[in-house]
Amino acid sequence: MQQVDAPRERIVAGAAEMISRRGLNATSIRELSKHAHAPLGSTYHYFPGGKGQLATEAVRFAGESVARSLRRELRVGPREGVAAFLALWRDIVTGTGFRAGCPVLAVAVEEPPPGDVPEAVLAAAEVFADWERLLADALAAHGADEVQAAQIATLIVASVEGTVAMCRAQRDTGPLDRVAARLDAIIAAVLR
Amino acid sequence: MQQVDAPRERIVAGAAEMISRRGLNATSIRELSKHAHAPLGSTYHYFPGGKGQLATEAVRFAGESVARSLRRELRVGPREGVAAFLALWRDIVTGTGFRAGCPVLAVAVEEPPPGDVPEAVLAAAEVFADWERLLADALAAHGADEVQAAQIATLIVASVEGTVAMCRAQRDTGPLDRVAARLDAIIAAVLR
DNA sequence: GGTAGGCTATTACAGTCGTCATAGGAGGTC
DNA sequence: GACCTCCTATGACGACTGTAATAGCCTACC
Repeated sequence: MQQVDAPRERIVAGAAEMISRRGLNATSIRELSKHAHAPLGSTYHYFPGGKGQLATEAVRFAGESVARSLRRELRVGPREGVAAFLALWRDIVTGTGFRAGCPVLAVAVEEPPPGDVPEAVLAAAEVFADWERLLADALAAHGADEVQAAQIATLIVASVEGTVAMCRAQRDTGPLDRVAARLDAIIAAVLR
Repeated sequence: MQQVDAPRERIVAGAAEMISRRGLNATSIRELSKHAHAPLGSTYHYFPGGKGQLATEAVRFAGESVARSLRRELRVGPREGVAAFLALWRDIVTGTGFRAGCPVLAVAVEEPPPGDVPEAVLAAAEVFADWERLLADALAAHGADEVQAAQIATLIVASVEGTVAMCRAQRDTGPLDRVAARLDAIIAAVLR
């Protein structure tokens, strides 16, 4: 068992990728099935919750995969961890010819239907909070005071998300480079 | 002439608003016409370029309206200008119950069809660059060195865009507050 | 061999989309 | 009054959407 390309995982990963490129609303289940080489029928079989469930799982999938890399790289130090965080996004943006961004941001940016908040948006909120916590803990563990650590962690996540979008629009990594330089200086100044 | 609610302007403003809520792809011309109290026929009359033209003009409209406020507030000083910039977005987010964000970001986050870059994305790039320039100039004029000014200007725009999306997902202004505090400290430290 | 159950293929549904064409009306100018 | 130009109304088109139901296959166990 546990074969690498279990269709279910392939579909979720494909959903994350497609959402990161075209946004949630432009990602249709039909095209997604084609892109993941899965039949439309089985997509609804694996995700009876429909598009909402698919979006939720895609957000969590992408969030956890970034968090894993963040946890690993933060162990060598906050500055190195943040540099790796930036590099990760830089690779995504350049590796796709400025076509892909962050799927978590993509679902965060669609209006909830009046009344309730869709599950996928809640998942996006959790992912952002998770990344912030990882960063804040690493900063605090290296001598930053708690309040500043939390502020800087939010600043890092927010500026990375924004920068990725700016790079896509401008088709240039200049924004990412400038933000990387400044964030590193900010972190260095606050560590003991 | 020059009546305030010229239908054309109403449509553009409505497009900016709808895009800032639901994203570009989920904004249909039919619903937009209804929302702007304009007939579908006249929407195509005023914007023969179709949805692309509408998106482009909406991005430029929103970009210029933010730039105007930024120019005004930056005249009293960089710290005050940035505080007003943050406050502006804060009002948008809270005033809409966390439903609206930035229309410029929203169009920047949709994959261009293979081959060419749609005009609206180019407009988004220009708007971002415009905001950056305004901020960088103000910082440099108050004693920041040129390179740092450019880096910080990008950091401000990027973190604001990201923070707005985070606030929407988390349905809380905490991220905006933390980023505002940290940005102010960063700017204060770099001014002469 | 037989049978049950998880997966796939196909088709249908009711909507909405962007876009266009065409016909109507309102207003001003000769 | 006639005319011409700008705006509006209506309806049609083909394509696409999310979702569901149905019928078939294929594999694993008894």
